Amino acid sequence: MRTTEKPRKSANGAGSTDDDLTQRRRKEIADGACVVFDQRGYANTRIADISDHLGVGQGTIYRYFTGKEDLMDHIVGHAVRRILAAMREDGVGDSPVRTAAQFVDQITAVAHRLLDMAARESVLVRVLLVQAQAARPDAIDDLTDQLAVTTAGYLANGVESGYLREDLDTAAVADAMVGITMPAMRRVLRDQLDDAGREATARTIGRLIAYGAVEPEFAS
Amino acid sequence: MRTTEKPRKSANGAGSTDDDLTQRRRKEIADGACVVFDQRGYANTRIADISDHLGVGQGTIYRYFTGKEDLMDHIVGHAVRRILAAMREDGVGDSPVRTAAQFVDQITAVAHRLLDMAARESVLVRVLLVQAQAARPDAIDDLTDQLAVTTAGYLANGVESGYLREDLDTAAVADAMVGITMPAMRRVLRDQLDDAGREATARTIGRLIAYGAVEPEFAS
Amino acid sequence: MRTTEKPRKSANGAGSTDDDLTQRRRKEIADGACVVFDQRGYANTRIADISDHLGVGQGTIYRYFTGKEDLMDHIVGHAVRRILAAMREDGVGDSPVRTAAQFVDQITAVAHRLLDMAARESVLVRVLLVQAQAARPDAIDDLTDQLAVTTAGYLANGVESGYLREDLDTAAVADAMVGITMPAMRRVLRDQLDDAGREATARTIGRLIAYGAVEPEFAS
Amino acid sequence: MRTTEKPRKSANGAGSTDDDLTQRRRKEIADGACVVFDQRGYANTRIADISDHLGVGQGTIYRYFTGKEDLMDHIVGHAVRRILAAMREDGVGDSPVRTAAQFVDQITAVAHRLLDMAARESVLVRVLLVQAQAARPDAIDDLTDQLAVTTAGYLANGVESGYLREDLDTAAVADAMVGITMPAMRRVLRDQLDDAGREATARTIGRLIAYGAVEPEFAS
DNA sequence: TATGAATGAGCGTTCATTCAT
DNA sequence: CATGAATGAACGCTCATTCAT
Repeated sequence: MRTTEKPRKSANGAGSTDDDLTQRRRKEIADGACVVFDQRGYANTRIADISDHLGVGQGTIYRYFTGKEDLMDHIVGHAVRRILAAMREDGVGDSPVRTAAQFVDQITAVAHRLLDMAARESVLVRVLLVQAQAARPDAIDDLTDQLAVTTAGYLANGVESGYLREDLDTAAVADAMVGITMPAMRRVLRDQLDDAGREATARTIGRLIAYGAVEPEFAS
Repeated sequence: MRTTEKPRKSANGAGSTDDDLTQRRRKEIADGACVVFDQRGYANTRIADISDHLGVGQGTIYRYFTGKEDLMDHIVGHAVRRILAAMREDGVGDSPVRTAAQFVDQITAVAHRLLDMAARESVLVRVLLVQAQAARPDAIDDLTDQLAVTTAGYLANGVESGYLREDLDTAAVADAMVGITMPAMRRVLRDQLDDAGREATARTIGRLIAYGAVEPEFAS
Repeated sequence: MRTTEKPRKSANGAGSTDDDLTQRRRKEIADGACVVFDQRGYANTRIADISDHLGVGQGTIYRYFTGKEDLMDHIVGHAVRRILAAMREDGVGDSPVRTAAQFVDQITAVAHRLLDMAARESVLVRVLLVQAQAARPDAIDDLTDQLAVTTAGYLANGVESGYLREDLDTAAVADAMVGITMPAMRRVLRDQLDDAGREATARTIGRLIAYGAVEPEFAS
Repeated sequence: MRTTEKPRKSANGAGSTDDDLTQRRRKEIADGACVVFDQRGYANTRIADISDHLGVGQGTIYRYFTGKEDLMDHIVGHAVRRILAAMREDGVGDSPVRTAAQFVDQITAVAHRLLDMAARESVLVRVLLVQAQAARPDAIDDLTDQLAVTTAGYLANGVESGYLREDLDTAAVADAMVGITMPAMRRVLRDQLDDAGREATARTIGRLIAYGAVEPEFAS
C-alpha cells in the first residue's frame, strides 16, 4: 500500500543557506557513491556499501536521493555535463579556426582536454563509460550524439572555410572523431598514459584526423 | 558469488556424439540468454526469464552452465572470438598491402566487415558492447587490446613498406583506428545505418585514416 | 527499476489437477496466515512469522500470493463469503414465513448460525472483525451493507404479509438486526458463550426483535 | 516495543500553569494525530505525517508522548470516556423511568446522543471504531463491556419496576442494545444519516427494543 | 535427462526514535 | 523548549540455486 506521497523536501522558505548545505551534502554522497560504484560495479553495490564508505547511516542517503537509481542518474548527468563542458570550453569564438594548422590545434586541444579530464576525474569517467553503459544506455547514446553534433558543426565550418575537403562526409567524420579518443581515454583510465603520453596522443590524433596516416608523396 | 565449491561439470567420459549434443544445447541456451540479456539487461534478467524464453525448465540451464555468470562468460567469449575473426579474415596474406590505395581498401574492408557483423549479429554485439561492459570490463579491455595490437602490426608493415609516414606513432594510431568505428557500430546497432550507409561509412573511415580531412592544397 | 511484469502463473494447459493442487496450497497458506494474523495482529505479522508457522520458506508464500496485502484480501473475501452463506442458508424458500412465530424462528435460526459460525471458525471471524477493520474498512462496510439489504428484504416480506407492523422502517430495523448479534459474536470469540449460551442468546434475540422487551400489558 | 526504559515524563515539579500548558499541548497533538490516523490509517501513519499536519518538529511529539503507541492509547482512552459520558448523561436520576413510554424515551435518548456524538466527533469515533480495533482490541472489549453492564443495570431496574418482561435475559438484551446502534453509527460516520435521519433512527431503535417488530394483534 | 516448486540469503527501502543545536 | 537531520534496525520482497520427482 505505497500510496504515500513522499513528503517532498519541503520548499524551504528561508534563504539559500539550507539549500546550499543540501546541495553540498548531495554532492558528497554522489561522489562517494561514484567511488563505490567504480570499485564494486553498480549492480554489486549495496546501499550499505555506500553508507559505510561515507561513514553515515543508510537512511541518510535516502534523505538526499530517492534510491540507488536516482544516485546513478545524478552521477551520469553530472559526468555528461562535465564531458560536454570539457569538449566545448575550446574558445572557438576567441580564435576562429581558419587554417589547417589551427584545425589540428583545435582537435589536439579537445582531445587533450578529454584525456586530461579522464586523468583528473578517472572515477567519474570510468563509472560513466563502464557502469552507466548497462545502467543508462540511453544516456550514453545521448552523450555521443551531442558530441557528434557539436563536432559536425566544427567540420561544416571547416568545409565552408575551405581548409577541409569539399566532399567530406561531416556526419560520418564527426562520429569517427568522437570514437577516436575513446581507446586512449580507456588507457588513461587504466593508468597507461601519463601526462606526456596524453599530450603526445592528443597531437597524434590531431594530425591523423587532419592529414591522415599516409606518407604524402604516396597519396595516390 | 557462492563460496561453496561449484560442482564442476563432470568431464563427460562418453563418446563425442554426446559431446556434440551437449555443445549444441549449450549454444542454444547461450543464444537464448543473449537475446534476453539484450532485451532486459544483464542485471535485470532472471534465470526464469531465460528458461521461459527457451521454453525449458530453469534447472535445465544449470545442467549446461554453472550459473548466470558462466552464461555471460560464454557469450562474451563467443562475441570476442567473432569480432576478432571478422577483423582478421582480411586475406592479408592473399594480397599484401603495398600502396596507399591498397591500405585504404584494407581499412575500408575491415571497417565494413565490423559494421556488417554488427548488423547481422546485432544482439550479440549489443550485449558485448552494452551489457558486458559492466559485467566483464576486463574482457572488453582484452578485446580492444588485441584489436589494437593486430592493427599496430598492419601499421608497422605500412611504415616499413614506406607508404605510411615514417614518424607514425603506430600504437596511438592503432588505438585511434580501433575507436574510430565504434560510434558507427553503435549507429548500426540502433538501426541508423543501412546497407549502403555502412559501405559509405567504411569508405569514409578508410579515406580519413589514410589521407585525413584536410584539403590537400591547404596541408602545411 | 521494477518494470518487470510478474511472470503470471502460467495458464497451465493441462488438466485441473495442478490447479487443484495450487488451490489447496493457497488455502493452506491463507489459513496459516489467518491464524498468525489473529495471534499477532496484521500489522505486527511479518511474512517470516507466517512462513515459520507453516514450516515453509518465505518465498513459497510469494508463489501463491503477491504479498501480505493479497493474503489479507483473500482471507477477508473468504470470511465475507462464509458469513453471507451462513446468513442465507436459511431455507427461506422451503418454509415461507407467514406468522410471527415463524418470524421469531427465522431470526433465531440466523442468529444461531452466525454465533455457531463464530464458534467454529473463531479465528477467521476474529480476523475479519478485528484485523480487517483497519486493513480493509471498505470490505467490512460492504459486508454489513449486504447483510442489511438481505435482512431488509425479509422484513419487507413480513410487512407485506401483515405480521410485521405496517409502519416499520425496514432499513433502520435491518441495520439494527445486523448490529444486534455483534456483541454476542464478540463474546463467542472471547469464549464467553458456550453451546447452550449461543442457543439461548439466539432465541433472546429472536424474541426481542419480534416482541420487544416490554411487558405486554404495559405496552402503550 | 523498544526494550530500553522509556524515559518517563518527569513529574513536573513546577506550578500548575506549566501543567495546564502541557495538557493543552498534549491535547493539540493528540487531536492532530487523531485526524491523521483517521485519514491514513494507524499503521500507515508516520510520526512525520503527524508533525507535518501539526506544523511542528517530529521531536516535539516525543516531548509530550513516549511514542506512536502512547498517542493511540490516549486517543482511545479519550474516545472511550466521551462515549461512556454520552451514554450516561441521561439524567436517569432526574426522572426515574417507571413506564414503558419512559423506557422508550430513555433508549431513544441514549441512541440519539450516541448518533449525534458520532456526527459531531466523527473523526474520533471513526478512529476508535476502525483503527483502534486492531491496535487496541482490549480497549474496545472493555468499552463494550462497560456499555453492556450499564445497560444491564437499566434493564434490571425495568424488570424490577415491572414494565419489562419478568423473564428478560438482561445480560443478553444489554449486549443486543449495545450492538443495535453500531450499524447506524457507521452510517453516520459515512455521512449517510443526517440530523433528521439520526432522530428517526434513534426512535426506531427505541420502539424496536421496547415493542418489537411484530404487529401486536399477531403476537403469539 | 529435464523439470519447476521450494528455498532462504540478501538487499532496497522505510520510519520510529534520538540528540546536537 | 523545539527542532529536524541523522540513524540503523527491521521487514517485504526477489531470485539464483537446488533437488525430489
